[in-house]
Amino acid sequence: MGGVTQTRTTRLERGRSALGPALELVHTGRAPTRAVLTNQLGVTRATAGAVAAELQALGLITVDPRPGGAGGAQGRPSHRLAVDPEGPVVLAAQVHADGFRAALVGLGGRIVATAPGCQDVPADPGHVLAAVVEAGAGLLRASGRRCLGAGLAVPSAVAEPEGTALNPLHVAWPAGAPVRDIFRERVREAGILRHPEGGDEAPPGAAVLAGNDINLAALAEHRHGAGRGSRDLLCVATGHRGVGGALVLDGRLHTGSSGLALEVGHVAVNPEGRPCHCGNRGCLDVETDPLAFVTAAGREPGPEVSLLQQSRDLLRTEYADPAVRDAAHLLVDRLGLGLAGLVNILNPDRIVLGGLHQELLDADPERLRAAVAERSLWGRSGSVPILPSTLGHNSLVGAAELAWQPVLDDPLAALGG
Amino acid sequence: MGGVTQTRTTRLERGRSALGPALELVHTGRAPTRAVLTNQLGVTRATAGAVAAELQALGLITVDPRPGGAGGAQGRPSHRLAVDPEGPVVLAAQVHADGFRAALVGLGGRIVATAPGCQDVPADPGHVLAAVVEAGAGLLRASGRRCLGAGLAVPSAVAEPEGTALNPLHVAWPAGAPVRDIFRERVREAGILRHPEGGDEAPPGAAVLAGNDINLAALAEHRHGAGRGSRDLLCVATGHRGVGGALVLDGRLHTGSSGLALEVGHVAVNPEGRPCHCGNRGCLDVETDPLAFVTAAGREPGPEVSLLQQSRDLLRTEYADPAVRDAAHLLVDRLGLGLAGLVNILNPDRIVLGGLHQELLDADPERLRAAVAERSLWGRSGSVPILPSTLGHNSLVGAAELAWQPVLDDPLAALGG
DNA sequence: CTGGCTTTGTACCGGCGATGAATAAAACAC
DNA sequence: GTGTTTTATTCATCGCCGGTACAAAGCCAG
Repeated sequence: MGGVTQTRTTRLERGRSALGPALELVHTGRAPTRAVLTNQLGVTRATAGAVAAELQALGLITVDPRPGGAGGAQGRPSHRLAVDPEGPVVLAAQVHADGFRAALVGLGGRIVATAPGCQDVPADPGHVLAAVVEAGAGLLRASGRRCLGAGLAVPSAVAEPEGTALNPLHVAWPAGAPVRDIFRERVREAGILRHPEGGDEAPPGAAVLAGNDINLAALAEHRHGAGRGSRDLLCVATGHRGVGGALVLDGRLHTGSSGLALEVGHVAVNPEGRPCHCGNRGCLDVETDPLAFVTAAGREPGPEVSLLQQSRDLLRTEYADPAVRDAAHLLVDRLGLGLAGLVNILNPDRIVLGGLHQELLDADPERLRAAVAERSLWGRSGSVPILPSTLGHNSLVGAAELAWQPVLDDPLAALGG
Repeated sequence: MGGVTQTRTTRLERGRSALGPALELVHTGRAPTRAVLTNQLGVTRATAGAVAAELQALGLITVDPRPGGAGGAQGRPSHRLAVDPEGPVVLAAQVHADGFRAALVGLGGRIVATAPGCQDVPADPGHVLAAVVEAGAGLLRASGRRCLGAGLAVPSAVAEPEGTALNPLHVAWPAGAPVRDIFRERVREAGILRHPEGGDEAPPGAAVLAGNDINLAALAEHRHGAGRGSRDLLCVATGHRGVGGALVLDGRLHTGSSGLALEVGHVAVNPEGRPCHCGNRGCLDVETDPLAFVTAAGREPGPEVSLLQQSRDLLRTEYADPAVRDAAHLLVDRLGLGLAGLVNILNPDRIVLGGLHQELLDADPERLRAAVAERSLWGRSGSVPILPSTLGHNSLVGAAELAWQPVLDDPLAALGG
């Protein structure tokens, strides 16, 4: 009678102390020393030092007392903080039109090991994901690393919170396949997340998640690539067919209320354009993808899985051909119109382009920037930096980011068990 | 010698304890009792009780021991938590095509006093803002309340962080007028923020800010109106001319990297439409505003400042006229197309419409919902709730929210001085 | 080479807010 | 009335963080 302690509160589990933010700063390379960590966190040196010591004790970062490079500094040299290259990893997996890929990725976005596994993708997601996870398990056995989570990138919008692939592109999966749960089940079966020493089950905080490949590429570019430091990053990219987009706000992926945001393919850019399966005509999706480019250049389109490569080759080796150049100009203008519309709606502080769009930007940066500036309402928008993506395998690194997130949010909970 | 204390850290000033979140919960009506406050904050009852006591001591909320209404409850009845109706206020000001308005607004979005001040808006923003502030100062003298900040709503995009009005609509201001600084200067001159007892200067934390009227209306709808509880709220509304939009993410206004986001007026909805000043044709801006409606209904448009009222009258009293109904259908379909495009990009969990769009929704809710569902890619998006706004003077309330924000973030700092 | 100067890393204490348990209070059910 | 349930309040305690002092490690001037 009396003390019923407390009705269970819906605890927010806000990450204990500044451990998480500190790890994120080191993870993204924004805190090379304890001193800047102190400034970035807004805490005292004492606290920053304690936090760094704890992260080191957890085996996540290293502290190198060697004076760090920039010799011109006054005062006592800083010790170098870095991600521990021998630390734990996560499993990153990607399924795309050409096959699949698995990798182990450490903190800092460093790819530790990869297994290509290029094969045709069968119609049953269960088989592919089993194969991917098996490849990852092999990598893990070979490396002896501890694995803290797993992330999967798929060429489809992923509905949240269900984790289902709504419109798998060019992999013959059924729409609505529960890829997240299938992936999770395969990972559980493989026992990847089991703590190596203790024979325990998977740690409770470990994440096994799935996301759209372009969303994840954007996340990777934000953390480790051309989007570093952006607070409001828009990414637009093509695969072989279609156009995808992603938005990273304040360091977090903006997936909308149900994971379906940034379906940017259906912004209208050409009133007389080709009909699109969405019902309109002249959508970004059908006007600026590799098929549109190859066609506009008057070439015979090859097989679908090679359209991106064919477009690349055209741009890089036959740009002197007027037909190719005109086609590039046409696509650049239409892409510029689409991006301008997105700028008017989202007002990003940076735009990063991937796939064919990246190639088009490289081919004629000024034309694209001018097109965006001209069609976006504000003169200021003309100064939105438009950059090519800088990471290879960025979807893979992004899938790893997904799996790292719980660790970055609360390292103690994710490791301590 | 020796201890140099600490190099000045860029302190994050994260709000002391859970005081701010607690006040926000009471402010938005989501915490009617200490018990739900406990749950919402995820703290213990002890903490929630202490926090409530402190807010009461600060004169911001009241605690009413009277058992609160819902008689069916088990156990000891809760005390009612409410915003203190005698508490401090902020000055809210709005300038629009028809004139200006000033009001005192308390916590909870309650308008305490208003001064209409309907007159023509002179071309010099300094004069209007002086008049608005003078009206507000009169209200303050009459009420004897303490004023904690001031917010201004203007019919223009406001660039951040400059606080300049980039495209004032239908008030003859120069583009780029520094309205925020002018407003701030007038408020300072009027001595509104001076603490009544102490003859001190304005408290350092007090906010004097300006924002776009539709953005602020969206903020008000989110906190106190049809957008309550939404995590991803899209608002679209018309004035007399043109279309504006706003997005509220996780309770914060998303203004983009430089305050220019959600310029939704230039989404294309009619390839053969009227030319728009943006260079395209058939933009939402010129296809779904009151002028477009009056014209489509075959009526002679009246003076610009009465177009919205003229449209309202047509819809409400002459909807039986086939010309009016057809015009409404046409605009609904185009609005639906535009909203569908925004849904594909933003994936909101709710849409709130204002101005003429609200009237169009009221006139034929099912047609608009169907149009959005049909044109947005995902079946799920068809279930996006589309609601009319529920607040009168919502821009004014939103301007007040702007001024309340520092108090909600850290009540102690904002009041204690 | 020696003694300031500057910046970085560490030890210690104290404050403050939150937790957790126990107790009191106020209704409803029987 | 008595027991049950839910809510409010008091109190001891814990842990994170801030502030201070001090030690360490390189430049620079003489």
